[in-house]
Amino acid sequence: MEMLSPSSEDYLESIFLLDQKKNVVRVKDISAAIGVSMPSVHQALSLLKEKKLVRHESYGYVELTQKGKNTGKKIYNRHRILLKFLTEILGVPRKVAREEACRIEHYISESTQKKLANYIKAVESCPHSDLCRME
Amino acid sequence: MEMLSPSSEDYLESIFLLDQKKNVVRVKDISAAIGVSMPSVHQALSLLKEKKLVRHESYGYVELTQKGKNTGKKIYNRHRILLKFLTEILGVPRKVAREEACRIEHYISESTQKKLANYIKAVESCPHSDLCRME
DNA sequence: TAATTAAGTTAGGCATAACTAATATATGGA
DNA sequence: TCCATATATTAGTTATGCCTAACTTAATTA
Repeated sequence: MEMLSPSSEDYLESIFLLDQKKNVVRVKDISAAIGVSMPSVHQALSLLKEKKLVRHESYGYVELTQKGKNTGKKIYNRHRILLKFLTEILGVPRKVAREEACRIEHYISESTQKKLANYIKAVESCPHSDLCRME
Repeated sequence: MEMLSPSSEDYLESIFLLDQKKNVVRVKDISAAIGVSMPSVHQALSLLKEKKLVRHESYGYVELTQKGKNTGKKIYNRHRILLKFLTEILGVPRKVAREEACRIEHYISESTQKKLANYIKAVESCPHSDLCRME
């Protein structure tokens, strides 16, 4: 399991999400989703290609390999857990929470992610959680 | 209130902590604390100097301005709150928690930081918190 | 089907933040 | 006091990740 830079993780996550929404994913879609230029996407894709996370022929569509799908899903899960924590437990407004989740998601370990997920589950099923929650 | 890069925040925080532990702070101390070369520290200091956060004459000690102290303290508080959450609420091992707090601390907003602090306080004073906590 | 437009690629440049090697300054011990 | 060593600085390099401008390919439509 090689390390991906925060930037690469963002690209992969974005491709993963686009792949679920659309039939085909293009450089332009990624560029629009992340808010960077097409050349930047292009450059990022060559990195992801090297790591066998995406397939991409010149002037063609962008496709995830199985490995890319797995990794993309993992990154997205991290995002979702953080988002859930920020919105549902801390009460951070959705928009802010999304932004912060995007930035933080690159920096938490798998084990901490699991602990956070378990914690959220526990709070959700705790009969007293409402009594003890502020905000 | 200008924006500091994650890297600049690390330097400032480190100087803030060294300043509390030692009489004087030197380039070498910062270098050792952060684990980068002295030229890197030097370069970082010139940025912090530009922003009026530190004073530093050639071959002299490094000193925080009042503004630097305030900002450094703010950054360190962010760190402490995250660390507390990770260790006391999630049960992340101290060593891992420290590392993760260092990385995450650059990416949470002041408002989220406050919400997190309040949440921790609420959990601490909640009589049922233990019942509902896992792990 | 040829021309226009949209999409993608290549080339080159800039900023940040790290590094090593070389040089300069300061300081403590002989 | 002078030299050796510790500390600091300067210069130059590297890697990442973004950008714009210019060019190429593909697709659409007149």
